[in-house]
Amino acid sequence: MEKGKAENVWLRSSGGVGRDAPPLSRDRIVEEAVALLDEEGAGRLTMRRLAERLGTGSTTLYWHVKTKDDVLDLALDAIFAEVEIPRDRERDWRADITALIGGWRATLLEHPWSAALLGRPMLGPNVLARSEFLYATLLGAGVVEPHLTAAAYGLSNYVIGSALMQATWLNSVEPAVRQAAGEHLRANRERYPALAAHGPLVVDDDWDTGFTLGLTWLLDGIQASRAPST
Amino acid sequence: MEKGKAENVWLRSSGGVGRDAPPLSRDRIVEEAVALLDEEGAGRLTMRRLAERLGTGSTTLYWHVKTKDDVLDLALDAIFAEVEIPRDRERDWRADITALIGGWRATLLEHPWSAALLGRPMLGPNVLARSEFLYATLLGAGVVEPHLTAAAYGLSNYVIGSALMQATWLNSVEPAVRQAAGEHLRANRERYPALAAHGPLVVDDDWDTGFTLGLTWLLDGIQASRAPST
DNA sequence: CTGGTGACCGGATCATTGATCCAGTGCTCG
DNA sequence: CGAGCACTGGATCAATGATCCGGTCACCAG
Repeated sequence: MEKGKAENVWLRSSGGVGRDAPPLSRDRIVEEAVALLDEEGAGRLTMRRLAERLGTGSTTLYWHVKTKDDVLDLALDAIFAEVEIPRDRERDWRADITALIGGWRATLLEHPWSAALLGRPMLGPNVLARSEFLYATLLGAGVVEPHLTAAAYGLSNYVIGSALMQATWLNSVEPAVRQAAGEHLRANRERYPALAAHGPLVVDDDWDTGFTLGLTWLLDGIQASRAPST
Repeated sequence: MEKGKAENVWLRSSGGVGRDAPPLSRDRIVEEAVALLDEEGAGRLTMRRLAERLGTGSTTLYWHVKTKDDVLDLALDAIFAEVEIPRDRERDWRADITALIGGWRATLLEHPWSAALLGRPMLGPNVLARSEFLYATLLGAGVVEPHLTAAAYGLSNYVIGSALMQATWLNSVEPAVRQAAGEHLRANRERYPALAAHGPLVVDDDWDTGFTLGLTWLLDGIQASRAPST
């Protein structure tokens, strides 16, 4: 057996397992966890599999991380680093927010497993930095309470909900189920006439334009809610 | 040991375990599952615990249900029965939709565990009936594609996102964590000035008004998106 | 050089859980 | 009365999160 780990000195001193095999740090664990999640989804992340990919024993992970949930929280925050924060603050606030929210959505969709994790408190530095930008931009646009909180929450909730639903149907569900669902709707078209005719699963949705439309509505509402003078 | 189950004839024939103890059906399993979820949360639902509450062995459940996920799917759809579908269709569509979405949100918040399950396809009859009403009402209001899909998705996603976030912070997270999070924000107020001053966890949020505001924005947008003639 | 100190690693092991095997048990219908 | 069917559950398996405890190795004081 002796697994894959080479028990040979030559291979360890300057090369080691894999390529360089950094000595295993929390960052490396999170990095590999994201890769594993991307490849196989949230359901297949186990500490053992993660450890195996890292070339170590599963026990070792617990020295760097307290629980599996820690890994998930760290992975979730890690992918938010991909969400670009608009630089030039001189542009109008709508463009800035649209860019932020768009990137937010794109990242969530690129890592479909993240949708399943949104039900946990997001307090990592990357998430907080994006929220900070959102609040700051809204403040700069002249949005004040109670519209400020409503706007920030509304936008966040909208992206989260959209990504959750789209990820559910596009990535988590096998095409067969999706097709069966559509047929089920058509078969019961007396009970669900509107759904059978226009519903999702039946119509070939264009998620992007739908998302953009809703976002525009929200932004319009936020814009109109500001003090009339602005 | 002989547990709690009374091995006495008198208690079984016309009374049985618990009160009436219907002979265990899929409905009764789901009913008890909802109760268990309500009391202890999604994380503590196991087939064994559920079986114990039903006074049976865990194995028996698998005769009525194929997997644990089935139980979750059934439970999720079951609570949607609580969402009232507006009757009198003569009122304006905004009132109808507001009522539906409001009830939807109320139900999700009354069963916080449901938020964690929103990432799975919802195809149960109760959910479909509510979606049907949503589509039908929008159609009746003169909303046409592509605004129709955008409106239906936007509204759904908004409720789902809102409920998910609120349930996360209000029910799933211990107050201590919430408080610590607020302090963490204030401690790093240089990095997160806007969040520390106006953010959630700092300001004492009023979830309801925030939700209503965002919903109004969406409805305004939908209303304006209809053909100008209407 | 040596002995120890502390960061880091992992095999063995435990408890929990979803799921299945198979031997019942009792009721109904022929 | 006996055969079959709906239904039940104890024993059991495999996977998993987590922990115990004994190792390994670099480094540093004496």
